[in-house]
Amino acid sequence: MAAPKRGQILNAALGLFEAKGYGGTAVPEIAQAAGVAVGTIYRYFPTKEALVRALLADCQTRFEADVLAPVPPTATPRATFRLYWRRMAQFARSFPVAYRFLDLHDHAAYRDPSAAPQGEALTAALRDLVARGRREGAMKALDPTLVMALLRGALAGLARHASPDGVLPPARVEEMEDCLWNAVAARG
Amino acid sequence: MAAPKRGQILNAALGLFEAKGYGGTAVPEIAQAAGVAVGTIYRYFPTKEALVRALLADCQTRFEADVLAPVPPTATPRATFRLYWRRMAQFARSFPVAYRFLDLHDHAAYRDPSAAPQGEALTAALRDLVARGRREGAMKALDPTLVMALLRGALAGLARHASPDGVLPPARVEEMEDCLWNAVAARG
Amino acid sequence: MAAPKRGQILNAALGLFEAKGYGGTAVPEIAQAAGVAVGTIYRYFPTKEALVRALLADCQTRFEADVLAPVPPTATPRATFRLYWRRMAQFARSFPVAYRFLDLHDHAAYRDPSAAPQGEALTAALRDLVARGRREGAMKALDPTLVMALLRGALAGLARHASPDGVLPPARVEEMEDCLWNAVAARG
Amino acid sequence: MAAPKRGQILNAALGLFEAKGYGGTAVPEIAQAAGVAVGTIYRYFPTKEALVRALLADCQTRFEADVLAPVPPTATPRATFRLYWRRMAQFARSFPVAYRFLDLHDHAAYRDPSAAPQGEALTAALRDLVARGRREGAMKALDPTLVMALLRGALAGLARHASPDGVLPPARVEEMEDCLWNAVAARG
DNA sequence: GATGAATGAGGCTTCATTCAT
DNA sequence: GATGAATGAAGCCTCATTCAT
Repeated sequence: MAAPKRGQILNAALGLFEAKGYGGTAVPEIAQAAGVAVGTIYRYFPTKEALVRALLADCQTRFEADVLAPVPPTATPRATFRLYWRRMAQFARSFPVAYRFLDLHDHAAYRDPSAAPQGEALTAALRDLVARGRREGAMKALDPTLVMALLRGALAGLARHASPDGVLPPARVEEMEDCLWNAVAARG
Repeated sequence: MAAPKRGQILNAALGLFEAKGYGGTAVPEIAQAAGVAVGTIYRYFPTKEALVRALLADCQTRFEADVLAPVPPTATPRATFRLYWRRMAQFARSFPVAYRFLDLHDHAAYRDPSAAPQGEALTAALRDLVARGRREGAMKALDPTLVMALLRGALAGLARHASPDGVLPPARVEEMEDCLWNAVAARG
Repeated sequence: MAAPKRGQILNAALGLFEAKGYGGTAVPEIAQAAGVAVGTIYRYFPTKEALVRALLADCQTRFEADVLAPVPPTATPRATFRLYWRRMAQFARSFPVAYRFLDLHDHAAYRDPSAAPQGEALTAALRDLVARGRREGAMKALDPTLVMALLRGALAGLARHASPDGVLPPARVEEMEDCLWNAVAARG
Repeated sequence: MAAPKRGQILNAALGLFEAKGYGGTAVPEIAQAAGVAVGTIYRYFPTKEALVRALLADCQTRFEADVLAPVPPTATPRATFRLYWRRMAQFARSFPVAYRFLDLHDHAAYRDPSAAPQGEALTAALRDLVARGRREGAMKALDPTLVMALLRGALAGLARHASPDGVLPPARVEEMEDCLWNAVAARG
């Protein structure tokens, strides 16, 4: 199995970055939380910045992997839409720290400019969904980036503005899903 | 009129915080950008943190003031909804730096925990809107925080995921408004 | 008068670098010896390396200025040669720390590669001396760099190999001068 | 024969110390250059400092051994003097790295204070040479340490101030030898 | 004997804050 | 009120050394 210390470090860093921000977290703090020596961190990451970047990439990858898991081929656009939304919400509920880290922090500051713009894959999936939904008369003709903005924005908004203690209330998640579908559905 | 240096300092700080983050901006840097001496900053703000907080409060206040400007009493719920959305988008387009700063930092570690949770006033306004919309059969019965989440989330999503160069495209803004109304409207 | 702290810092650094080497001297140590705070050093020198470089340049400049002070126009080549040598030795005796620092560090890895190769001016002066000495039949036709190597080398050798406690014994200095003139004089 | 790794380590260390200085060279770097693991170095040398010291001793020993190889008993003082000088220059040309390491680096910092002062044996040889040269009327009555200073200093001066690319030009070496003999010879 | 991952003291440097002018 | 030189705590990172394999 891969070096376990690397994982410990990433884990500890995630928790601290989410709680106190990148600039507010000292490397020795991470080391202590991870149960390793300071120097050990530098065996795995050349730089504090490289560490956040790796973390960011990790979280994004996992988020996309979760959301874009295979969809039953028989699923209607309506069902597919709901699936995507629920998976996004599920991720946010299962890994609240990782989700908030992804959503809330000022990643621009340490984002690798050469990295692929985040959400590429999700946008592509939405493009397919919209195309098919439209062909079948179920959805409006919307730009996929707008749908993306709507979904991610609504989830983030929920997490920020409608979650006591940062926990997404399942009822709200379902209520929101209903609203969102109406937002993109072809008007009956 | 109030000391002009205070404004210069807040302005310079806003630009730098947005561009480089709070932790990435040094106080002397702010002083230079503001055209004042370092010590002067400490005449107006006891602490760097107090400076961000003041900035944050400023931006929030201005945002809410803009959005919650008087609404014609004759406006229908539909028109009021549109007005709110357009004003939010207008703020984001007029003061992109302030808007991004708000979006990225409103959750941040250095927020005053005792401060009133942001968006209080806007939530109240939405509560009224929903109540009236519902009475008139135009809107669904939704929790106002959910509507808040939807509006702010969608705007942030648009700014993040659908804005080349960070500029909100007016067409997208209108397209989104249409979607959002469908999200909250009573089904015909 | 110029910032006195700069001088204090250079002085303290000179003593420590000479005694313990560049790598063996910590910046806080320099600060303490100079009677200033660590941060103050960085107001005057952007880097520890910039500090050595400034020090090196300072010492070199002073050394050359001392040695190349005006020579009486009536001085014979013999007298001029003696004058140069005595001034070099005088510098080494008056500023032993600076002299040893120069001797040990002029080649060091942290020298500014773009800096003028040291000894430029002294070599030029020796070129003139040799030319005139030769015209007057007093000196051999030698390459000035060789004379330079001989003078500087002999002085350094004296300081290293023939100085109890690092103090140049005046008798040895004079004895050496006699030898050196024989080394370069035209054979009678 | 002795462990070959020891030699590899010393060799690698010599090259790196000469190029980057003692303080500028990391032990893992030496290990890599030597093709051994870090820990291995500590099998042969208890400490980084012990390593330099061993290196220094090695180089000095070899230098003295080369220079003080047997001299034909029939050799005149003139011939002996020339032999010593040529051997010194030969060493500097054959092992430029070792020579520069010996000459240029700030060994005082890590020199074993209890070690015999370097050059003991060479000084003794020069004492004999001077004594005999004087008896035979060929040389002046000079302190042997002065002769030592003159020879080593002149060679170092040549290497530093008259060697393009650090290579001693044979012509200069011979020219210098002539000068040096005049410096110490009894005046005819 | 050899290895190299792990350690943590300590080095260089930054930067929020103070205070004498 | 304004200034900016000075401060020193604290941050990031390096590297000599150890030790389990």
